[in-house]
Amino acid sequence: MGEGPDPGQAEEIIGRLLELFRRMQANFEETTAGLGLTVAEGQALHQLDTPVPMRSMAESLWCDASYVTVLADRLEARGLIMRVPDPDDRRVRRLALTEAGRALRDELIATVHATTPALAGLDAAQRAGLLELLKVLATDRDAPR
Amino acid sequence: MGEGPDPGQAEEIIGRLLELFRRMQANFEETTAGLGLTVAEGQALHQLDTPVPMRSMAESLWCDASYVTVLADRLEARGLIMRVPDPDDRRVRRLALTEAGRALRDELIATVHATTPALAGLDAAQRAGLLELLKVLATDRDAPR
DNA sequence: TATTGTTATACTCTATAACTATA
DNA sequence: TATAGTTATAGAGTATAACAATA
Repeated sequence: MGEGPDPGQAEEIIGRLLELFRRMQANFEETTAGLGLTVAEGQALHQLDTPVPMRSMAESLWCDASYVTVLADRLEARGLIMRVPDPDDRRVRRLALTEAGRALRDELIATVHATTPALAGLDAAQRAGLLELLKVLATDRDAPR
Repeated sequence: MGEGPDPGQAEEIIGRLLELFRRMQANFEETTAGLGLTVAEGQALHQLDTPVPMRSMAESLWCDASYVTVLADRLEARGLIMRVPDPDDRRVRRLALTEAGRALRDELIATVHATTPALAGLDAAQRAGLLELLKVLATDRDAPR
């Protein structure tokens, strides 16, 4: 009789993850709100180190493409991003930071780094271990609806 | 001159955590939808191992009391819970599972355990490592608004 | 024919404010 | 006066469907 997966362990992991994410969400919401952004706008900005096709953004955010249009409209209206054409495929539009957008992104990331509960209590080795786990979890991804 | 924390690594960790969070939310949404529940209804059901005053439920879910009324109305209409009076304080109503509600809660929990992205791709050793990290991260918590 | 992005629309979640009943 | 719960309402987030342009 081999031992199956430990249900008690799984339940504890899920419970702790849900609590951690609740804390992260609250923290991130507070940070973005302080910068005049919604959570989704903040996440989009975080993705934009380099220009990103809108379709890719939808996959990163696990949301519908039409919602990326909404987010892009708002960020563009505030002068934080621009829609730039893709040289290879004329259907594609990439989202790219403006100067102001870059500055706000830097501020966002600095604040998140300083306050996010998922990093505060970890030393270098633990951070490396966490990153390894997150890479494993990123592999088997279904497509967002 | 000691090396400070690695900003690039921290940025990657945060990005992956944010994405994982979105995926877990999407997965939980799919699971609850398959049972005819919204996310909040599923969370409420998860809380109801034993009867809970509506005010306490609002604190657990980090939401306004008026929304608990909405949730309770829907769950009660489906025969999953009942409002039971509190013997000590006639203002208080406790939410308690019915037989059907208990069955659905069991099914919900089993499905979440089987499908949540934070567990699906990990072997036993990785789960143990994740749990260790989560324990480190479980530090001081703020109270909900 | 399939895919990227947009528009218009509608639905769902959730909070705020005013109210009743009880403490 | 303060607290538990309810009602009505409004705002924000997000998806769906139909569409245009391009592949």
